[in-house]
Amino acid sequence: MTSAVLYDDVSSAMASTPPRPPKQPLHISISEQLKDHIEAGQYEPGEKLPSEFDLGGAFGVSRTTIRRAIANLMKQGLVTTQQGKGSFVSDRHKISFSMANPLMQFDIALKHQGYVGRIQSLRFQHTHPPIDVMKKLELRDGDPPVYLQEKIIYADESPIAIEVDYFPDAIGERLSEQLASRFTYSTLETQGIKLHAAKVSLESIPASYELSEQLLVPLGMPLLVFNFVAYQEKRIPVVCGKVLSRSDWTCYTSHIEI
Amino acid sequence: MTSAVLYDDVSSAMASTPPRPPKQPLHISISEQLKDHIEAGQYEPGEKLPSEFDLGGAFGVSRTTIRRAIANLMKQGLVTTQQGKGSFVSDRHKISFSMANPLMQFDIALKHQGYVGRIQSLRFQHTHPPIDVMKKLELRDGDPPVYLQEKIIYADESPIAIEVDYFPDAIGERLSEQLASRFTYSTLETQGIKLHAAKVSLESIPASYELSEQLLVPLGMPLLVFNFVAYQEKRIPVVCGKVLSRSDWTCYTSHIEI
DNA sequence: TAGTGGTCTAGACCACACG
DNA sequence: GTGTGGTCTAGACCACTAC
Repeated sequence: MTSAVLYDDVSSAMASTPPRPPKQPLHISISEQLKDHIEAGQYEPGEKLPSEFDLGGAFGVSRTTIRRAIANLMKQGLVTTQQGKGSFVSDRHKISFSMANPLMQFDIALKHQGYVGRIQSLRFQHTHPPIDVMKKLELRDGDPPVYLQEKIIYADESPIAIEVDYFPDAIGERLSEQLASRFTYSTLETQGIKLHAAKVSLESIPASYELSEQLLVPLGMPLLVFNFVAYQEKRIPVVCGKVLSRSDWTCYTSHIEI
Repeated sequence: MTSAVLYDDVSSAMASTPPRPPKQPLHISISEQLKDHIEAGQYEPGEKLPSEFDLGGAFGVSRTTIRRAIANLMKQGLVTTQQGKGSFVSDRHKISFSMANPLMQFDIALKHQGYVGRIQSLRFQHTHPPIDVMKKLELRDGDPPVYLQEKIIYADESPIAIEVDYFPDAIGERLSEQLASRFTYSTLETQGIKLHAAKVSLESIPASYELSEQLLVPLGMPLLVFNFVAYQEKRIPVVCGKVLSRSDWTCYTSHIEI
């Protein structure tokens, strides 16, 4: 009884939204109301929401249900939470990368858009690649192993992407020193390796637990996956790999002539 | 005590994975163990997991914690749940679309990959567009309103994408009949409108509540967003809009010559 | 009818941030 | 220490599926 009255009071006090169909679960109804408030600008980007305890009181529901509503908003990228501090409305504008320059002058694009780009090498190994990489680099069973490099790309101290590259033996050998600290494209450039063509694809996946820890995002947050194989002249593969980037920070653009 | 013993017993019985660092929350530890089992093929795609009750017993935790672990797997797109039936390991391979044909012969790509493509019109309106659309179509304040069309794209009865298109007044008028039932590209083609260039961008967003209901995905599931402006000769904008597609069904590919 | 997942409650304890 | 979010429990009731 009391809670029903409270709920009605609050819902009219908090929002002038029309009542939603009652078939919706409570946590959805609440997260949608909060979403409306956020999008109406009643909470500014960066602003703190009321505490879970207070929201529970305001909506007349248990803290568990409020937590679920806030989890809904997190899944949609609308809020973030910080233990001991509170829940905050998300902000942020996207950095765009051109698909036309594959292997991509990430560093240049970052600088142009006002960020300091930096990479941190996670692994650099001489190993036997999985079959799909063998195929992309056009290698045969007897060929020597490839160089694998894995690194994190930072924009202003925020990790925004993980890049995994595979280089054929001959090329990786020449680059091993530079690859550890420089962006892939600029490394190739200083070695006089010019790219002539590329096959690329873009998809999106939810962050696994491991990726969510490396990129500091919630489990399941969308990541953009940029897959590429780059060729030098005569269609010789130079490098293949993928860039997994935070979708809240990045997008890819292209101009097409038909 | 008891639960700790049970947990150890089960974890050695269920998995031979090395013990994970104890700082991890229980629900993460459990979902990661289940993930390992799934990826090791101990549960086939489509196979049913044990019930939440049984898993709770097996791991020695409450049903709530098991539900949270399963929610983690859902966020990662690894399992789906069906009320009254159970939890099932996900399957599925992706349909790829070429970025080179913007506005894109979705229907042709679908047919080539063995699916029956179909669209369902949600809206067709003559309205005043938001400013970003005005800009993309190069319209001025005094210009007549545009045609807005919104539709769902199906592959074999599964909704895989939502397309939102804006057409300039002159063009929308000619197309209104066909647009309701046909794919955009094929409609333009039959009207003799040839596309000469396009600006496109790709990003990814988590599904909002509304989108999650339209595309039958869980809240927050990654969606690919393909934004486009297409031009006919003389750089005249013909249409702009976006395609929001299920990332578990779709990816975009392109060949690039540098 | 029995089994399953979906929602919600009430309450406990922990870990972190801030004054 | 107080307040905040993070984790976990035990148990209730509902809605859907299958037999």
